[in-house]
Amino acid sequence: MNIGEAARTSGVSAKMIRYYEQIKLIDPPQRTETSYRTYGENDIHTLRFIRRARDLGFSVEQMKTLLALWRDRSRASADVKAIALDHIAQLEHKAAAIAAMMKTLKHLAGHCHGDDRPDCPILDDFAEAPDENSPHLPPRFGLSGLA
Amino acid sequence: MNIGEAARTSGVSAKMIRYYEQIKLIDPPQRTETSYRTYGENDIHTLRFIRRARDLGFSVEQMKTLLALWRDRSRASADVKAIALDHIAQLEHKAAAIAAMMKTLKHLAGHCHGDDRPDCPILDDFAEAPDENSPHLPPRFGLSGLA
DNA sequence: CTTGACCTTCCCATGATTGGAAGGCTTATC
DNA sequence: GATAAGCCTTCCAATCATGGGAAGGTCAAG
Repeated sequence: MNIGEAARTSGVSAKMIRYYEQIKLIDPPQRTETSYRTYGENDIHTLRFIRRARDLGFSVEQMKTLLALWRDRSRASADVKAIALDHIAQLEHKAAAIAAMMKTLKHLAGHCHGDDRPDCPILDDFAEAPDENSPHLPPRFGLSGLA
Repeated sequence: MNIGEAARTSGVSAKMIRYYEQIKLIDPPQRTETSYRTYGENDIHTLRFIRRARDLGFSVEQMKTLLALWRDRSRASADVKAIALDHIAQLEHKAAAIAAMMKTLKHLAGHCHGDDRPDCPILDDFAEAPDENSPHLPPRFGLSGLA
């Protein structure tokens, strides 16, 4: 099976398959005489595993560990669970940050009449809030990419 | 006030101030004879506005529009509100995606005994779920950066 | 005049992903 | 056998917001 078909059957784009190979998340597959990559059952299985993990928000680094554990028949399930719990904690952190933003924004939007007049509590807040209570943390405290 | 002090008083790093200038989010400030940037009251005010908007998750593009509306004394508050509501919708979308991931992960983790044995429902799910019900959407459907 | 703390510009890295260009291969059709 | 469509290959660039660092100029205090 060439890379296009592998992409279709695994749900991972050809671009990403090549990328995952490059960063050594997956092993280089066999090649035809003319340098075409060929994928077999096992490869597709692995790609599907990756696709599933990625859809659940795991990073490439986490997936590397998960794949290693998957292949290690003598792994301890505790190791897998620890990664999952850690990831859940990260997601919770992000969810909390988003919830906080939404709370503020909904409050502000709720007080903005939203008509032709220029008067706007949202802009007023942006302009006036000197940000006293939330001291200057490192920007976005790990929330990059959420906007 | 030079860029370091402006960074300290506005909560926006010097690096980012220069970047915002480069991408024309803010106007080039005055310079001393020796090319040092100097910032005044208005500039700090603008930087604080940006800091506040950024903390609420607005993208640079959205901030461009918000700044333009802020400076336009004849703006319609509806225009501001529309941006805010749009952003809230985006945040809600992300929150929903995160909640869905967490739900699945918590379920899987809850069924993993997490001890020395290799048996692990988490890995089993990753390996077996052929992803039938959720058809192949464009990867992460706009969730890049959440991992 | 030296030292240290600033400032300047420029380039590079991040993470996951997409896009495209330039060129080779395969397959089906004429 | 030629041709065209549709694959494949590698390489390079862009995204978004941010940080890191080098090489060199400047400023204030000792």
